[in-house]
Amino acid sequence: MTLKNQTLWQGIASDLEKEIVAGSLARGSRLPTESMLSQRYGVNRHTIRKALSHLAEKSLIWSKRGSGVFVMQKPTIYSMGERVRFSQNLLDAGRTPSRQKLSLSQRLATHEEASSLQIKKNSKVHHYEGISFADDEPIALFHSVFCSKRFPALAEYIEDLQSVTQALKKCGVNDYIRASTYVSAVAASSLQANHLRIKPNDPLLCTTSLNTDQSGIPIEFGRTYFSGKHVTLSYEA
Amino acid sequence: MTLKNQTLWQGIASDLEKEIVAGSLARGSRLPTESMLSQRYGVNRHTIRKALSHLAEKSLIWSKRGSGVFVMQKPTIYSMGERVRFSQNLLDAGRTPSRQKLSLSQRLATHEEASSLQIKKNSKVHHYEGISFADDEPIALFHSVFCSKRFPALAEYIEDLQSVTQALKKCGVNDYIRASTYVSAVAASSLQANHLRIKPNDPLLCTTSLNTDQSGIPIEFGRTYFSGKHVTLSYEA
DNA sequence: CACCTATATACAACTAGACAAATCTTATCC
DNA sequence: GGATAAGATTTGTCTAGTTGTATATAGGTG
Repeated sequence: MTLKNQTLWQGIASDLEKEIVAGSLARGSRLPTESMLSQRYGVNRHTIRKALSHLAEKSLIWSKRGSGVFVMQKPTIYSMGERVRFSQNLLDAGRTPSRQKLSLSQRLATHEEASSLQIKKNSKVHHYEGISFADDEPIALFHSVFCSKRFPALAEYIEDLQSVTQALKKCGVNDYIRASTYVSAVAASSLQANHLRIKPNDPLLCTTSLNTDQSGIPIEFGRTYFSGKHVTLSYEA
Repeated sequence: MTLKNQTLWQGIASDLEKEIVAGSLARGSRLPTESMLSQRYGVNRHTIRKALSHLAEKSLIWSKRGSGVFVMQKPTIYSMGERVRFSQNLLDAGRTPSRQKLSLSQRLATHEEASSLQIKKNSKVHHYEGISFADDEPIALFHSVFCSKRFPALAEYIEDLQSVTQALKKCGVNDYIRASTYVSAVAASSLQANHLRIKPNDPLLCTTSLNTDQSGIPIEFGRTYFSGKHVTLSYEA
């Protein structure tokens, strides 16, 4: 329930997003008009439009001039709890986790990554990619990005420690929080299938997640593809 | 009134305060813009802002980004007891009550709501959300839920009558009783602050309450966030 | 030195109002 | 019934003005 310091449009965007996820705004249905929303939230229409355009970038809604704004048809989205830790989750389940690095490099952030991390377009990011194992069985492929400017030495720490959490600690981030998680189902590509030792087109759980520090500033943005055969995600309020 | 050794901003603050108290700046009216004030007093805009922020701390004014600075009304006392009736409370206190609907919709009950209302999980509920005013000054944000199955037509009644008490009467509930109230203090989110014309992180009184009918069956479950600056809750036997 | 006062500048966030473009609604005519 | 035209809604775009925040500079005071 505790909302962090954020701008009005961000608060409105996340509020509307919650309504969409909760189903109070059904898929395919029309949102209230911008004027009505600006009344409901007590802000100017432009502020509503900023929030809406943010949701549109995330492909949650689409708008049609003269007609209205509509909730997009999308695979089911589940909201997940705070403090998601891969290793912790597996330890809780009594299994031994490990990771294998596939690549660790720097590159320019994509549009999606930049907006999620709230950094400028074309900023440099660390790109970390690898495989997660449980009891030496590959269960997930992950890749995530971190702002290079904020964490200049992160790559070396990850290289040394083989743990994102530990590396972030060395960068001064003692705790981070799962700000948002989206889950969808996709089919495995042949490359993914090869890594996960499953067949192409087998179902994968694709989670797109954003971790922030305690003040709500984005730290890590990434996607993880879990082998549907091996993993069930759980969440609690 | 002899003027002591005081800084520029103190002099400006007390000058403006006099205008407010004297009534030449009426309650609810807008002050000149900061730029105009800085010209009038021949000082930098920041000096004006320091004076204004001092008046804001004393709850004499409130400001809205992009809009202006306004003179505030007086604080309210809200009494809590066995029968809590918003309108009657304020009328008793000599204030003019009003409400503004923010949203009125149906959705699935949360776990907390279902267990409080003693209905099944995933039951549908009416969700009513709005602002309470005293003399056109927002004093509280409220949202509450009612069992849709028990009160199918409640939403329309609320829409028409703009009163929960009256709407419930039309549904056959002539009287209801405050079964429990929990009060805590929380910090205002940016959205809440915007509605209540206060600043983010200003304190709110959060009351979680359950109303039942005379036989003790739950009817309404909701939360109300009172602006700490505008309201004092009073408990009397 | 640290701290307060005050100035100066720049930018971000939000409001306000106006208008255009696309769409929906409704009345009217045949 | 169906097509058309007029009017109201609704989103898209633009310009301007206001408050909020951050940074840098300088002088005075304890």
